[in-house]
Amino acid sequence: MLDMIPIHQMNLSSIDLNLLVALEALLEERSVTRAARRVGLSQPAMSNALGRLRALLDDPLLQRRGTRMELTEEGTRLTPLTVAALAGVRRLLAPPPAFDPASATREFAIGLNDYAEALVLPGLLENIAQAAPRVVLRGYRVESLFLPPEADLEEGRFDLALGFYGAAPAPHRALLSEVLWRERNVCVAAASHPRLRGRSVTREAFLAERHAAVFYRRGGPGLMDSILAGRGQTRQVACYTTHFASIFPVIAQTELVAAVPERLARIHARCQPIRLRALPVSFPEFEFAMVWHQRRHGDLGLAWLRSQILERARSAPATVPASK
DNA sequence: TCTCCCTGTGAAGCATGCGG
DNA sequence: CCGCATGCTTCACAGGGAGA
Repeated sequence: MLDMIPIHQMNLSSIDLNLLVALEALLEERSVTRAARRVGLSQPAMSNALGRLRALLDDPLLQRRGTRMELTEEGTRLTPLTVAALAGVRRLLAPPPAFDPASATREFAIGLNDYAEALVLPGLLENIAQAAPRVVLRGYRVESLFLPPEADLEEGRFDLALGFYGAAPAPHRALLSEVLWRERNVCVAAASHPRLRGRSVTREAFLAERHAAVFYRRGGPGLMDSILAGRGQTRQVACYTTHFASIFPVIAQTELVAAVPERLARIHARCQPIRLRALPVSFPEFEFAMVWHQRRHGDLGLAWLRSQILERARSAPATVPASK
């Protein structure tokens, strides 16, 4: 029985939570009758609960003084602790508070690359400025274009990550994802490039040029080089940059060419003297997706942020036809 | 299905204070 | 001092859930 078990050795699974509710009522009402009325028990039932609590806690808790019941020293000590503990339980069991964008003051940590920054942030920030003026987005650079930052999502450093992660990152079962759009690479070169003048470029001409490429990892061949090598082809890369953003001025001011995501190239073509052409080598399309940890799926604030990203993605013009 | 245990209810008993 | 009111405890019994 519980009354034989020292409190510090107590197994919580053997304790009826309702007993704590009775304890709270008894300590606050200082009357078995009023406590019973408050909790919805009969007076003898509450008296019985008090008896069990006395045995459990090894203290009378309430002592009769004439017509009144007075708290013992232990009862006085337990009152705020019991109230606080039950408040915690009530918070635990209460439905999560709704997320109100208009009044929310919250910061979202997003892992992303500069492709995602350029394509997602402007429209998303426009939405946030109108609907959630006190919400802050904090972007963190990710280490890979194609592998979601699982550890950062798992350990809560990122609320969300954006990248070419595809629909269902198979090795990352704890992650959930939603594809925002499909993306393909195009060939970009300076508008004044001396050798690339027509509306299209042949594979031979493309491979004969010197290239600039974005490379996130350190060392080893890039994805394009690996694919070309698999077909017995090569290209000469003169420059690897660490960001997509820096490759466009390089292309505009040199005779280098590059294979870059079409959506990003179209944005930069508005302000850089560069020209887009269809990529003359077969290269896979990528699914640009947002990824989050399944543990955070019930986070209403995060769900709101995802809905805003999805809304902007759906309303963005589709510049890339569906893959064949 | 049966048994045991826990917890609830109702009734009775007991303790205490108050007023006549 | 006695009767009454109030409130707590104890007892008997019933109902429900868990385990064999």
